Parts: sequence; C-alpha cells; structure tokens
Amino acid sequence: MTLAPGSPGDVLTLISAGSATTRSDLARLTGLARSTISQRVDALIERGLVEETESGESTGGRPPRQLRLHAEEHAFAGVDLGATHCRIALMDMTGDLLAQCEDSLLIGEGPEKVLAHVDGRIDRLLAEAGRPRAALRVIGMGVPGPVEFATGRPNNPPIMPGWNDYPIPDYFPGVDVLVDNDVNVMALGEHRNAFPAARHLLFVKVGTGIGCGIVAEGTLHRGAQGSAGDIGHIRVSGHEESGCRCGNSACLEAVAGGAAVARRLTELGVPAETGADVVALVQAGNTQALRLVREAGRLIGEVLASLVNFFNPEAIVIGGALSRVHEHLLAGIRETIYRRSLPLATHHLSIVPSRMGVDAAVMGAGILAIEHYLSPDNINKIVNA
Amino acid sequence: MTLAPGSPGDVLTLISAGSATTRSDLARLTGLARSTISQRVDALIERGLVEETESGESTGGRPPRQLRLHAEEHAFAGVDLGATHCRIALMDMTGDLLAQCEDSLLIGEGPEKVLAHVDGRIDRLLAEAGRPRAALRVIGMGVPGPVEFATGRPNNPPIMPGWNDYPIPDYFPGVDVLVDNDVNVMALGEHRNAFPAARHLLFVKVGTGIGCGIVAEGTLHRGAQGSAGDIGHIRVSGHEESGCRCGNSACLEAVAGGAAVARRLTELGVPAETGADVVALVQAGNTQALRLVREAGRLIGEVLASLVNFFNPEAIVIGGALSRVHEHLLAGIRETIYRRSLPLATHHLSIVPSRMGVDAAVMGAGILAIEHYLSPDNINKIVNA
DNA sequence: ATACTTACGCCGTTCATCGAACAAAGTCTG
DNA sequence: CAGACTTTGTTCGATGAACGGCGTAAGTAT
Repeated sequence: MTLAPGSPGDVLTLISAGSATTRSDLARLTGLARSTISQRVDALIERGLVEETESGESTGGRPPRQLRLHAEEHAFAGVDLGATHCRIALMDMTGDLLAQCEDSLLIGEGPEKVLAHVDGRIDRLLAEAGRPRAALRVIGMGVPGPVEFATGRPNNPPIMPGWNDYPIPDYFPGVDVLVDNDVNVMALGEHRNAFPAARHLLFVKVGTGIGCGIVAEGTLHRGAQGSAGDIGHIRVSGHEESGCRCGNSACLEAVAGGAAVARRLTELGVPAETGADVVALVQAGNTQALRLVREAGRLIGEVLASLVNFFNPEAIVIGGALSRVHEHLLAGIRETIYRRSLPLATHHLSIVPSRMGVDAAVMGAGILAIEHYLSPDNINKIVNA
Repeated sequence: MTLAPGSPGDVLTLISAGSATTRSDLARLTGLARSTISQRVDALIERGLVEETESGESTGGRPPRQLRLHAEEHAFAGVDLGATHCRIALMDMTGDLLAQCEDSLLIGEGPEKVLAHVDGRIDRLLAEAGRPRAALRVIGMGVPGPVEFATGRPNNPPIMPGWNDYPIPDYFPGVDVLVDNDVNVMALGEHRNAFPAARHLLFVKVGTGIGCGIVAEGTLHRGAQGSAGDIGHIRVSGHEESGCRCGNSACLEAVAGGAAVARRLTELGVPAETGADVVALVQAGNTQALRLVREAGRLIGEVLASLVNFFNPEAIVIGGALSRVHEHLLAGIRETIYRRSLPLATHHLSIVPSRMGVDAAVMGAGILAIEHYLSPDNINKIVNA
C-alpha cells in the first residue's frame, strides 16, 4: 500500500525514462540504500519487468550491470481509427515497433464490426511478432471524435454513427483499454518523441477538420467534458460568409480546413475535393493552391496567436494531412503568430512540423498504453500481487 | 525523507481541507492504523500545527476529539499591489482574516519604497492582531505584471517602472515570499472560495486592461514564460481601427477594456475617463454606458468563446472593476459564449460574477502563501526538523 | 445499573529499510 | 605482474516505523 519514492513503481519509472541504467544510479537518484535498490530491482526482474544486460563500461572499478526494461513478454497496441482507415502498431515496453498494419475501414460501419476488425488485426500482429495473446497488456486507441476518457465511451461524435456512448473497453475483456480523441494521442506522440522536455505543448492537426491536442505539465489536458482542444469552430475575423456544418459561420475549420481550401480552389477553376487533392496540387506546383494553403496558414495562425497568449506553450507542432505541404502552411502560421502574439510568449516558442507524420496517432496511442502500464500505481499493483 | 501517503504532510492536508476532523476519520481516509495516526497527530500538535478542540458529538459511543489547524502562532500575509493601491490581509492558517489594510500607493515609486511600505504595514497588522513578527511564515503577493514565479522577479512589466528583474523575495529575509501575477492570485482566490471542486476554471479580470487567470487540474497554469492568461491582446473581429498600446490593432483590451469603453463614451458626448467613470455612469442609469458595457461583454465573450472551445473549463468567473456592473457585462458575455461555443463545452459551464470582489487578490495571495506552507513537502520538512 | 458503541493510548510483533562488512570485478601503479 | 585502489553489488544483523490486539475512556441505549 505504500507509494513512497523508491517504491518499485518509481524505480521502474526511472529505468524506463532512461534516467538510471544501473543499481548504483538508482541508489543515487532515489537516495535509498544500495541494498534496498537491489531488493527492488530483484522483484522487478522476477516479475519480468526488468532485465540485466551485459556489463557496462568500468569507470575505474567494478563495471556496473546494465538494467533495462524487459521488452519480451509484454506487448502494447496503439490503434488509430480514422474516418476511413485503421492503423495499428504493436509495440514492446520500450516503445519499439514490433509490427504494424494499415487498412481502409469505414468507422461508420459501427463499433462491433470495426472493433472485430481491430481485434483480428491485433491477433495477426501478435502472431507476426511471435508473442502470445497473453502478452498483450494494454490497448491505446485514438478515435476521431470526443470521448469520455475515464470510461472509453464516445460522446456524441459527429462522424462516428452508432458509436455514441458505446463502451469500447468492454469489447476487449481482460485487457486494459484507453480510448482518447485522435488529436490527443497525436499530441502525446509528438511530445514524447520530439519535445519530451517541454512542459506545455500544442499539437495542431490540419486535415479536413482542424483540432488541437494540449499537453500541459507534460500530461494531456482533456478539459471538463473531454472536449478541450476543439479549436475548429473558433471564429476567425472577416469570413462571416463562410457557413460551417456546426451551424455557425466563420469557423476556422470552415475557412482553413482541407475541405474549405479545396472548395475555394474549385471556385477558382481548379477542381479539388479533399485535402489530399490540395496537397497534390501544391506538390505539383499549382500557384493558386500554394497561395490558398499559405492563406489558410495565416487564418490558423490567427487562432493560434490567441492561444499562444492564453496558454503560453513552449512548442507548437503542426500535423495532419495538410502538413505534408508544411513549408507553405507553416509560413502563414508563423507569420501571423509572430505578428499577433506577445513577445514574451513567442520568444522561446518553437513552431515546427510534425516529426512523426502519419504515425503520430498510432505511436501516441501506443505510448498512452505503455505509460499507463508503467505508471507507478500500476507497477506497484503488479509487484505486490 | 518519506513522502508516503499518510505522512505528516498528508495528514495535515486532510485536516486543513476539512476532509477529516478526528483521528478516526484520518485512519479511515488514509488506511493507516489508528495508532499510527495518533503518533502523527501528536507530532503535529507538538509542532503547533494542529490543536484539539472540545469533544464533538457522540454517534453512539465515545465522542471524538475534534482536530483543527492551530491558528495561533502562525500568520500569513496576502499582498495585493495594484498600479495605484496596496491592500494587505493578514490571515491565520485556516484562511480566516486577522487584520487588513488598504492604502493608495503608486507602484511606479519603485520596489524599495513600495516594499518598505508593505513591510511597515505588515508589522502594523501583526501588532493589531497581537502576533509577534516571528509568527509570520509566508508572504503571498500579487503584482500587476508578468513575474517569473520561481524567483519572484517581475519580467519586463509594462506598468511597473523600476521593478524589472527585481528579486522581491530578497527584501523579506527569513520569510518565504511567493510573487505572482495579480490575475493569477485572484483566480486562485475565486477557485478556492467559490468553486473548490472545479478542476478547470478561468478567472477574467475586466478593468483598464483585461487579463485571465487559469486554474487547470486545481492548480495555477502559468505557462512556459509565466505569461499565460494574457488575453488582453487577443484580436477581436471587426475593430481594425482600434489601435492598442501594444502596437497592434483590434486587441480585446483596446476595444473592451475600461479605458476603451470610457473613450468611446466620450466620443458619444458622455465624458468619461476611466473604468470607474463608466461604472458610475451605468449605476446612474446612463443608457449609452449601459449599451457600451453590454457590447464590451459581447466582445469579451467572443474571445472567451474561443477559450471555452480550447480549454473546456467548468467555470468562468468575471471580476475586475467593470464587474461591479456585472449584470450588463455578463449578459453580453453569456450571450456570445452560448452562441459561439460548442454545446458539449457549454452544457455544464458556469459563468458567474466574482464572489470576492476587491478582496479576491489579497485573499488569493494569502491562500497562495498558506497552501505553500501547508504543502506536504513543507510540512514534512517542519516535522522532521 | 448494565450492555453496547465508539474513540484512543499502550505495547509487543512484524516487516521494510538501513548500513557495515564482504565479495566481485574491473583499473591503476610501482 | 602483483598488489593497491575503485566501483558495484550482496549478505545480514540492527533499527525503527507501522500494525493491530488489548485495555481503558467516555459516551448512548435498554
């Protein structure tokens, strides 16, 4: 029942974070006696959570035995469900990729069909990776709509017909399942991967819609109803004529989302339907498309400039389909943020494109799962069991 | 060195939060043995942190001895420095007011003069309350500008000439001093007072300028550079003609702040200079003033609608000078937020006027001080000393 | 008055942690 | 190259914090 610093969970946290790789390191970091650390480490090894590798470099005395997470016997699945696709990544405890897959899949088919597909694919990936089903500990999942994170139930998702209030975790008995908004898991993935030291970060997904994942104090901020980060319907000035599917007008998404840019291009005589079409046109060097993407960046930048003043993040990461042409999008975003935000807030602000690209969601979902499993609470439960 | 749940600090936290008032309560809540709790409580009593009051009501057996924070021997000062005023509240450990004062004081006089004044006033308040100087444990202070919270140094504050980078805590040797932005301490005060259970809350101060304090997960969010909540320079649509002192145009503050409303009134032939003049006119029933305040509310509401979508708070509290006519201001704010924010985010959202009024800052500063002193870390340090 | 309930202190037992001594496994030096 | 030194890790008795049973205190119900 104890959660004191130096408990097995904390020791494992230090190992998994890479802060400590030997027993001596752990003793120094936790302040516990070396003998105590040895006991703890032994318990973790016995439970299959940690393993010893060959000895490290000596620094003038006996060389230390290196410790690391015991990757085998544990597997975690990151699931990225989109409107029309399903990506799954199987990872070990260190976050390394074991196997992955990608399929076209309409989320509108409803939870039973979609989750059956996911379940089957996870089995196949486990087989590929040569791990038994029992090795699967936690599933992390990102879905394209608001979710009540605590229960894993979608909360009136606009593009997930049949999913409202469906208890996703119940579909996978015996495994912990964490379900979150796709933008949140992408934010988590980019944070852990590109800016692990940043305390506050925003991840902005620019696709058909526009959404934002918020990392505050290193953890996801989901808001009171789990709807935080829904910036697609923030009003931008000077576009009252643009109606949005939400019923309002001048929503960011309705003027700068992929679909909106495509519609505008079509109006200019350049046929385009989706964000992907826009990307293709830009890559083909179409100047109209290029100009409109940059203009979309300015509009997004206007909203982000407000959020920079309000939230004062250390980094903003731009992802989503349109970020494939990020030079142009980012130019518009940066231009506006630096013009409209306060110098104190922008001085140390990084504004960068996504590093993980299409993998941000699956990786983030997997990280969500792993971090849940490795949380001190959970580890202490396992060790004391 | 132990910080396990049930440590003296945690026990005291439960007592101070009012979650537990007897030893038996504590045993139930912490899961520790009654004997252990008795030891802990004894240690806290010995250190003068807790006291026993007369027995409580019996519930069929021996009546429990009530415990509470030992208010005497400990005093905390909350200091509210404004552009032209200084308010100080002396509080005991439970947050009860012992004495207070208020003076006109120009912050532009510079740190030495102002802090000397504060120091003198604190001495006087201690004398009034009959406590020795040694009883003063922590000073909490709110100042009208950005501060590096960790060091207590103002960070290029626009209206605090001479204060830039001045190490305020050094002026009070032997006492812990916490310095924060005034809006932040007001947010803290309102949260602890009016919405202690809310996880995420925004406090908006509408005065000459407009600022916002952010409570996330129950604690203040200060941002990467401590500039979070600076919403006065967010752009509002349709007011490109309004120049702002920051160099941009259409800033919220430049169109909806107290000074801006006064200027507009003057242009309409109703002479007004400050926010206070505007308040007086509204209270006198001037319809032009009333209309402009409501319109300012709409503009503020537009910005807040964005922030509601982004941050998804449980409550928004409106304070500052203009909130004295809050019926009209709030009407405009509510109207716009409910029109422009997402239903999921507004469904359980409370939008209310400040409950503490002019006392929000001093009380919040005092609470900042008390919570620092009662934090488990600090208490364990005291008990183990 | 007696039984019952609840609160709390006392005290012997238990168990986790500590730290000293020892063993292991390397580097450095004469 | 032998021996001293350094660093790592383990063993084991000492220590002390927390536990929980028991006794006592101080009420209520019958």
